[in-house]
Amino acid sequence: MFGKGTGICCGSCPNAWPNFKNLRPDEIVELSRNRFQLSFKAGEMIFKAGSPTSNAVFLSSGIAKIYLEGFDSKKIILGLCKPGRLIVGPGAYVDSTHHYSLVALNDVRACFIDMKLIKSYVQTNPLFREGYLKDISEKSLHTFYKMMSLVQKKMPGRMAEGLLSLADDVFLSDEFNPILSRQELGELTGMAKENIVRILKEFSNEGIISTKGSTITLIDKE
Amino acid sequence: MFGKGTGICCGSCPNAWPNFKNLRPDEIVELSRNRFQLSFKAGEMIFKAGSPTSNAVFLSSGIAKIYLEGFDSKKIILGLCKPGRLIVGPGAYVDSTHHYSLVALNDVRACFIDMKLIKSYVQTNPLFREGYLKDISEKSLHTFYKMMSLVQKKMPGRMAEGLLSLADDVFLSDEFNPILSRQELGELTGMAKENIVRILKEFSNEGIISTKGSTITLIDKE
DNA sequence: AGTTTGAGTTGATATTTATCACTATCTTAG
DNA sequence: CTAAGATAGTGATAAATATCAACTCAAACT
Repeated sequence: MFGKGTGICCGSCPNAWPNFKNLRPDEIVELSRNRFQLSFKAGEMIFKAGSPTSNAVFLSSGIAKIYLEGFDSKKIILGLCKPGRLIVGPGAYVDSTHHYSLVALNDVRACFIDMKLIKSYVQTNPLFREGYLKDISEKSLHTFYKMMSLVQKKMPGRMAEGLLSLADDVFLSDEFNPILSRQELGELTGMAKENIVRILKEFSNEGIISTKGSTITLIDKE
Repeated sequence: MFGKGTGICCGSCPNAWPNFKNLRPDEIVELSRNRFQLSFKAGEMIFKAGSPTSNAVFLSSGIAKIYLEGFDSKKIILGLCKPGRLIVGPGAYVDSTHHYSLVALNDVRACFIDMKLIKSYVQTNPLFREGYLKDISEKSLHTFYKMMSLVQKKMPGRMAEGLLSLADDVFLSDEFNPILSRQELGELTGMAKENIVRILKEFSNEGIISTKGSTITLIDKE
């Protein structure tokens, strides 16, 4: 399923990027007309590191993971994306190339928006520009924090942080099914999958969490 | 030594940020008039994480280190700053607060430029805006790369990378005195100072580097 | 139904890295 | 010039973490 944006207008999309509110009505219409909508199945790549940033991506439904391709094909998951966030990497203003990859975790519907359009609004619309600058700055700060966590905390601390961010930032519930495999949880928290298993069991024994099938419930959020 | 910028105009400063070339003559004059110049001795803090980003900082001479204040007062040195680069953190567009600290490594002369001025040029001058966006985007990419290195490489790899970046990006010579102490080299490469000593000795035994006093010479850059 | 595949799990082991305790060397203020 | 405090260096040890080799189980496939 794909096609030019004929259905809902970006202005009335319930999951639109908040910063789109700063666009003028005519800009919203232009945006809606010049977008492509695509569907992805779980596991499909939405874009790959190294590919050109001709489009900004915007999820209208589903969840995807953003990850860096590391050295010997090891990955670092920077975070999960939900609808409501515009996905443009810093490469857009450097070498017009993506520096991370985006992969659907479940079934995803995504809008592709011509990057030229976004850049032109950054140029011409002061409020949109402020919102854009704030957005990329927040992502930078998030990267700083992530780096500190990965470098300075030990495995239990990183695991706890990962679980808390899944609960508080992604699933908005203390009981959730982390669509991520153990392998992927490892890529998120910087450790081997075997250690994920061990620490999860330890947390469970200590009564910090409980696991039922694949769902995890946070009991004591320290 | 300090005072309003009466001497050299930013437009003729040999170490000016390249993006200042995109300012109009009247903007350059305004910039030059509204800056403060300060001197710092080696070891002095130029600004501290948590302090307000009321000013952008610009080094006119000397070298400084930028570092994140980590969890139990451990630090991560993001990089060294030479003249020619504008120092503004991502906090400027989020919470108007610095998220890293800047400390002089040797004697430093720094210009403080009112952040309101920079932001107004970002608003009104398209070329300057492009340059600014490109600059912060490059810094983001650098952080990505740094994170991958710190998380995925082992100590010898991180050490080698640290030495190469000092040679190629900072001192522009394969023979240099890294103003950094062993402790600081550890903060740069994410390891304990004792391991810096050991790995440096190992590299030296293997003929990869040679050390004479405090200067390091890279022999085999792999 | 039988087979393959891959994720989840477990224990044993090897590697990497931090920490500690100590000595040596250098720097600097008095 | 010298004592005091920092920085550099060394070896031993402990802690953290990765790797390896099984094994289980359920889903997917033929």
